[in-house]
Amino acid sequence: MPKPRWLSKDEEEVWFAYILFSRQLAAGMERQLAGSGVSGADYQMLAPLAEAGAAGMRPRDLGHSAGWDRSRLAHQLRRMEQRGLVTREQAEDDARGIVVHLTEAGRAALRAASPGHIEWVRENFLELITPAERRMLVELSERVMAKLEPESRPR
Amino acid sequence: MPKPRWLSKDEEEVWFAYILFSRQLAAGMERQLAGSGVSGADYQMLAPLAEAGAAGMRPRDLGHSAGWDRSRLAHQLRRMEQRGLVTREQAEDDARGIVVHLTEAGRAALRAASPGHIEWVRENFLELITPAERRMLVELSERVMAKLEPESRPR
DNA sequence: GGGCAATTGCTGATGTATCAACAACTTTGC
DNA sequence: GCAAAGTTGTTGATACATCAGCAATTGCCC
Repeated sequence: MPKPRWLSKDEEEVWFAYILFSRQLAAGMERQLAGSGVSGADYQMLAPLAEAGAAGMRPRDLGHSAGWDRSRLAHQLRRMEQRGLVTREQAEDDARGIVVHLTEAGRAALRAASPGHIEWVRENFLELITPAERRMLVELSERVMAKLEPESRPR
Repeated sequence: MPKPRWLSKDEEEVWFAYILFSRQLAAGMERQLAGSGVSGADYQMLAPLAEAGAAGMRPRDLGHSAGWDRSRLAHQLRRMEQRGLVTREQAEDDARGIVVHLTEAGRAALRAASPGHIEWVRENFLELITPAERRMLVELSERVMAKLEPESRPR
């Protein structure tokens, strides 16, 4: 740890614990999903698309729901289209836009991945934290994000 | 969200709140560091190397301190060597191994990035959580990681 | 001391994430 | 109507992360 006014022992403990925790939890989730043939990124596309049903979704709205910017979305959707999970069609009412639909394979991929994913979330997160901790986490998230928010919204 | 026994409202709230929170905090940290010309990955290499001083470090030990596998390390160190932040030399006592040293530019990069990074961590994390929350976070991290650990250690 | 397993580090392929720049279209304001 | 400004989506470059596989060396064990 470098020189200029580094963190105290206590501060360091919390920060390092949190960093390690958040990375390992994310990695664990990614690994579990990968076992079902989808990535976390895939899942974030598949889930809202399945809810949207036959109407499909505009990338813009997918972007809002996932908190992604347009570029990330375009790359992700291109890869998913190549794998046959989604289709992209010209939007009727806006010549700039497209509409994304799930294919049957996309729906199948989500059906295959969901139960295991949900089970994993319960087992490795929800069931390990007390109601008091749940409340704390929600409040904490709001507090921290309120401070971050200004610069952290996708453009 | 999909059909098979999805999460309850309460569960969903905690999980989504946590996911959003952890991603935005990580993104915010990354953005702050990027403003100083280093990435989070760079920082994780630079900080322990600075502590090691003239002795340098073996990639194996860097890997342990960062929790990375050998491959990720090799790629990262290659990029950092190309940018002139570190050097790689043959280890004296082990013909398989190498020793990584900070260059003067590497030390300068860390000096330039540290104060802002530490300040950011205080401002956007440490100062926003109460002592009780700190304790909870540390305990919660241990509990969750104890369950994850088996499969989540680098090979 | 000879063979075999483990350690150490690298590479190439693929997927993921961000940035800057662009093209096409729509909206707004006059 | 029309020019300026904003929206929507794409691309290419670069960095980051993971996986599988390789090569060299070391250490172990008989």
